[in-house]
Amino acid sequence: MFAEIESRVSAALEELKSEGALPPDLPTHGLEVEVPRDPTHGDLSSNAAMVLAKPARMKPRDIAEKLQAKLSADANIASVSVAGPGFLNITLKPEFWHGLVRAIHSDGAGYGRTGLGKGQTVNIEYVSANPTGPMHVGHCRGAVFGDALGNLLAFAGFDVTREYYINDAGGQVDVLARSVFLRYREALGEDIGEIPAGLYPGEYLKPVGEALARAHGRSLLDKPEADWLALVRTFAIDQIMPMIKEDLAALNIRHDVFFSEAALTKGGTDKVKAAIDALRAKGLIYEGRLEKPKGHEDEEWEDREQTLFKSTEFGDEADRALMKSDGSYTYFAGDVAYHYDKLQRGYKHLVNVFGADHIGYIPRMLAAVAAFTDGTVERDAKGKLKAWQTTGGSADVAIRVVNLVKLFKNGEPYKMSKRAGTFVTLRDVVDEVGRDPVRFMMLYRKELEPLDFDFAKVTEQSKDNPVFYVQYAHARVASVFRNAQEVFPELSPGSEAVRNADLSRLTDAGEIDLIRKVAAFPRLVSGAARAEEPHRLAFYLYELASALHAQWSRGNDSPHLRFIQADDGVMTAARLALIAAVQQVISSGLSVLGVEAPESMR
RNA sequence: GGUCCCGUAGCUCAGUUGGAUAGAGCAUCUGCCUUCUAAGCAGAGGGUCGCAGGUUCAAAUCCUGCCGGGAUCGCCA
Repeated sequence: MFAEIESRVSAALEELKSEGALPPDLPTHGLEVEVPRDPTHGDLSSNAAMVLAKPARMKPRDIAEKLQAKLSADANIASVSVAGPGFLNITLKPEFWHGLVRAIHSDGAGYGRTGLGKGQTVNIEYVSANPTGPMHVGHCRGAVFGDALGNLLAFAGFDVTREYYINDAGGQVDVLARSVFLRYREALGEDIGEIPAGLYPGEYLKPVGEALARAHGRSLLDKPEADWLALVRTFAIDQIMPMIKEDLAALNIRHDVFFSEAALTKGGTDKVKAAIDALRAKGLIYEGRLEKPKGHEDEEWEDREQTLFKSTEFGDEADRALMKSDGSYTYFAGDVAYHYDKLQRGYKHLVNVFGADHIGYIPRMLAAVAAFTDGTVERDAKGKLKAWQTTGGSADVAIRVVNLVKLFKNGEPYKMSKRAGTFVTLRDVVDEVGRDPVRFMMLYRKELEPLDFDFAKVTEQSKDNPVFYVQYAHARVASVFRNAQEVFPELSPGSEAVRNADLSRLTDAGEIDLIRKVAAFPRLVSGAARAEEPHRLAFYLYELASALHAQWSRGNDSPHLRFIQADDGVMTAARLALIAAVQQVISSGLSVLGVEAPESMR
């Protein structure tokens, strides 16, 4: 729709140039055709005249008037006016809008799929929680965000792979193994007393210990830790990952690939070493010392020479360690190798979803990817990071940060503690509140904004969640169809009678407004996908639902505006075609957000 | 102290990447259910867009400097 009118505007400019009304070499970039905020400014408006005024050395209004004359002749344009400092306000003919409804019907679920991504491969990594226990509320946001972003990019035409990086190699999984071993002894009848500090006390490890007992009997009991640690570690992770996957499934979240950190150095291969060697070949690895960090005391600081990655080459504030003092790899080293692997798998674009507590980790991650891809990390003159992404390389990475979820209970800040048993699991929340409300709530906010999550409030007042408002709009359309068919049996959803309705009957301002809103959908999808901001879609759906509810309600005061006109099948068909288009957009939008679009709210 | 985020209505937040008179929900107030689902609709009040400069036809949006809140700061993950 926009493309059509935009090209008409630039065609008009070219005509003016060739007629000598404008300088022939006038640059025409920076022109925009957009939907004005205020509907009294027409359906579309353009800033063309104001942008061109200076280079053309003409008054904006003079240019605007010339354009106005050209555009008024267009078949789709009803009128053009010049307003304010030189805005060109375009009002389209009703026929244009009617054609758009028909286009939505013929595109069906494909309406809004913009093809922006052109099939380009994207790898999006999200959740990546430690496999040491069930997911808690804090994990929800990144999980839902990543999942919805994946859907959005796929809808916009990218070839998306969703990935979970299992942190199964660090010290925390040893702690897990020891905790499970304790539960194993318990399962075999031993009184283990209180769980010692430093181990995971959660009840969820009991069945894991019991399973271990079933699998190995008493055979591990008397062995030293060195003999059972690796075995129990693997066993525990194999037990816990299904728990995590189940938690994710409860939120309708899935991944295509689960990538194990431990597997990087398993079975004779050492992908971490390979990645480090690749960096070494670029001269970015050296043995050296780091300065003690300022600002806070660290008793355990020990000055030593170590293997370092020159992330300062890419503007990071310090070089980063790759080996721990015990000779094992740091978490960062593993992550570098993991990203090297993703790049080798051929992805052109990587997306990482981080929590705000990992913000300090961003510069080194960007540095690593920029190093591998010969890309750059753009910074301004003062060395300030311009964006959380690399540019210009053979591939790039963008890091999306979701802010923390602050927990409250009845308005009071709520501290989660595994030990005190005040641990709120993801499953608790989903069971209490429901999958759709949780998802929508997490997405109905810009991801970088902190999110207050009052557990009690959300449970009690889940009906206030905007998700129901949007779903209700979808259900309402279904309901209108059910009622309409009692009078006009042929007007079923998707029927020929609806698809071929005489849309010229749609003349009410509210009806045209609804079409305007659904017309904005493809552009909104592109914008949200480009910015990687799924929340825009959530807000858009809310507005669209609002417009539908408003139109429905006008029928209360003005019966002739009701969708169903029992004595006028032609009008009813036209209006059903309209609201079916609205329903289609809501359905597509909700499916991108991973929220169900119900046929009924009862 | 360094780095990074955030300051928009009483509260929680949008603001189409620089557009016209800054929007929505909640809360407060006023109306609307014998009428296609009231999980809804219509309306009212409520603003120095943290402050001060700058850039230009145009700034909540970009730049600079302050002020306030938060996150984070060698080998944890």
